[in-house]
Amino acid sequence: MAVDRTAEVPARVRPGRPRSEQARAAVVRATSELLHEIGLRAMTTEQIAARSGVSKATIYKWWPNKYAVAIDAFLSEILADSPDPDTGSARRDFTLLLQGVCHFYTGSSGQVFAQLIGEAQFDRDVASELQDGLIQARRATLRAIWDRGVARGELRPDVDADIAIDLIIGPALYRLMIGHAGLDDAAAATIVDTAIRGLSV
Amino acid sequence: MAVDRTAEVPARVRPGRPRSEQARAAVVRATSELLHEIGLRAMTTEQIAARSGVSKATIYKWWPNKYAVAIDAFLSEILADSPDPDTGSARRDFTLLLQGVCHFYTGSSGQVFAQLIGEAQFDRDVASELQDGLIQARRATLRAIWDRGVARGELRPDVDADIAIDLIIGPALYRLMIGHAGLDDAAAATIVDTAIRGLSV
Amino acid sequence: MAVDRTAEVPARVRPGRPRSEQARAAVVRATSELLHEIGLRAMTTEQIAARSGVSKATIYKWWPNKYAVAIDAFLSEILADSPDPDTGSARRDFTLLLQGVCHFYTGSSGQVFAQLIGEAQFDRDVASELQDGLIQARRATLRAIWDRGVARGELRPDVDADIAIDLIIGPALYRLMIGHAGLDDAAAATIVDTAIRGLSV
Amino acid sequence: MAVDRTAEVPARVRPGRPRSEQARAAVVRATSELLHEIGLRAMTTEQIAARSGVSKATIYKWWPNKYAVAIDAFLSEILADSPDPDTGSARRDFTLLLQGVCHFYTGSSGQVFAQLIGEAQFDRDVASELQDGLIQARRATLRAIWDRGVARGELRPDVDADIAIDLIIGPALYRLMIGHAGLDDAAAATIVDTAIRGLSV
DNA sequence: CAATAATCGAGACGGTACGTCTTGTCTTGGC
DNA sequence: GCCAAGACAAGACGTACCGTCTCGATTATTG
Repeated sequence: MAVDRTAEVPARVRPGRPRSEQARAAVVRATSELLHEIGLRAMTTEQIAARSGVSKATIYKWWPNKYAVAIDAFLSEILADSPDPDTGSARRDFTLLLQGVCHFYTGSSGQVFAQLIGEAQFDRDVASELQDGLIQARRATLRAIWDRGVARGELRPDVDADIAIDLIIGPALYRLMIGHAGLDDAAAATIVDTAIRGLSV
Repeated sequence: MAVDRTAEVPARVRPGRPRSEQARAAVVRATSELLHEIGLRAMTTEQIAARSGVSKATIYKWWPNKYAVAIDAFLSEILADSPDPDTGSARRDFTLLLQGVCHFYTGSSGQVFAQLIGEAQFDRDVASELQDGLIQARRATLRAIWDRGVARGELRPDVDADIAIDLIIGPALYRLMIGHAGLDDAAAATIVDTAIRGLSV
Repeated sequence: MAVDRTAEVPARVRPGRPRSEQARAAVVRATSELLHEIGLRAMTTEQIAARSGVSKATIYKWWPNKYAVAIDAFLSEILADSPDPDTGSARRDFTLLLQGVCHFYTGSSGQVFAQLIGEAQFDRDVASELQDGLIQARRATLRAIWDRGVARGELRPDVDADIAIDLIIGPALYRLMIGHAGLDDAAAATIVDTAIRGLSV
Repeated sequence: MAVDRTAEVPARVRPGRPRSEQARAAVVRATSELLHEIGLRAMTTEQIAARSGVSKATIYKWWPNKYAVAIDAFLSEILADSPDPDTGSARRDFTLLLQGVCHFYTGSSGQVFAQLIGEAQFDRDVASELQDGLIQARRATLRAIWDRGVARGELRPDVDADIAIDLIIGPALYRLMIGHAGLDDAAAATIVDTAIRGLSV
């Protein structure tokens, strides 16, 4: 999210004082803490500045607003998210992955994620950053599981992959956003089982 | 949503000037317009007051904040939402219902709905109002379709109804909130088909 | 300086909550104190708000910036400034008036006045407010003394009144702004004596 | 105004890269332009740096702040200011000098001068720099005219020289700072005439 | 000719005030 | 008692400028 002015010519040394990595890290760390403690909306830029020891001007220099900082902070703390299990069984892969997602959803970061998705409804930038930074990666993993399952003959080759992925992930996100039902391991397993087996007799 | 102070003693005539129904209606109408024109977040209480000709004090007297007004306005404009088709086929019922939901999602009100769900991530009251005013009604309709299908032997009796409903609705809401794929009639039909038939060969 | 929306129709009662006189007075009082304690430049709007208990928004509603507040506060504390002595002698009148002005200049308010004149060099509004609120009144008093002196035959009728007034007041303001020499009673008397008698033998 | 670290040991050659005279001149020139174009207050250090091509760090190395630079720039452009006319008549000398001062006041540099005097009300350093760099020189010239006039018997030896000078210069500065009346040649002549002849009949 | 020392341009940074905006409460007089 | 008008306190927002700092590059004297 932060502007990366060195991206174009990474090898060339740019003139002037370089950006302080320490300041960047302090901002991200402070933001992470605040997100978990008081949430996205209650968190203010001033609080980030105060807790990180980085001035507001510097924060606004590198991020357009607190939501951009929040996304950076959020993404940096879920780097090792949803690894591809690849057990040899699509059903088991889907189950393990969705259980991981549900753990994430029900944990402290899940609240933050839900709030970011919520904020994305009002802010196109937040939406696209979330897309690029998290959604696509997760869908790619699911896509890999799907393709392997099709190749192994476990899954229907005539089903659109996007529909299949939505059938796995959709119910979980629905429960996260609406909160009408739980998201434990059993629920995750049941969702996968039912999606794979189908609703009809 | 609005506080109803006359509800307790409906027969008894209360002293003083009664609440102006005209004012209530004007507020709701103005809010509806604003929701579609500029969205939930950009809309301010002051704008509602200005457009409706109702003072801010009166608005705050009957609603706790602009989100409560928004929910009232939103619910009042989608009264005849998602009627139970009851065609005799669960698959056809699900398809028709989901297509209706998708029409709603992709229309102007869909944006408002997504924003309300978004706001619900930050405000417990918004969440519960949405639950009571819309989510439960829609789930009840789906539940009726499900129960009839099970009774007719079309659907698996061993599947939890909540899971089944989430499998139908979840993918649609997922697409609404994330926006990575479309929500046309064909997509709705495919979602229902795939959920009913299952992903495995 | 403050916007006076009732000025047009003072008798007519305007709708809505009337402006709080208490808030206005608290702002003016707090500003007066701050002007004397830390000066015009160091004083911040936030400090005025904090000390007066009036919110920043309210201050900005009635005054365009802190300089406008400062002028209001300054003028309100020097209302009974420079009364016309009218002793029957122009020389004595001028001396008494200029001594009063010098007392004012050398006192705590004199610093504030000098700073306002200083600020007027950067802000046309401050300049015109000072003109209207103070300079003109003082010049009018001097003009009255001058006219009486001319009528009594004490002063030269062929001298332009503005030049005469500038010859009395100019040296005092010069000393206030540049600070190269004192402004005690003796200095005031000497300035008047010399201006009246002239420099030539 | 600029810090001169070589002044102590002018003969001794100091090691290291010497100060760039080119940079100094560019800063002064850029500052002069900015003073006339946008004024003392609106001018920022950043603008001086950008226009001169000299870095902010270098500017702050040699001057404590933008006001010090402004005084340097201002003084450097009015070097040949107010030469002593010495015509043999004090009245004529005073008139010529004051007309020169009024030309200066009404010109573009006069605005800058007024702003510097204005700023001096808030900043003791600006005040003393102006004193030393301009005020004293001008008063010295006036003092010379005065002393010659007294020696020639044209002027009253019993009048304090400072009072006399203030009587000549004060009205002009008063008009510059307050702006209530013009400062053309006729006004300058009238001020001198009236001061010399006196106000009384 | 290398080592040393001071300068310079570029630009990031902490601090701080600014003036704006929105929220929800309150205070009038009119109905 | 309800209502329109609108003043008010609280406090977050994003911008601007100040003066300091940290880089690498440059330019002089000294050994």
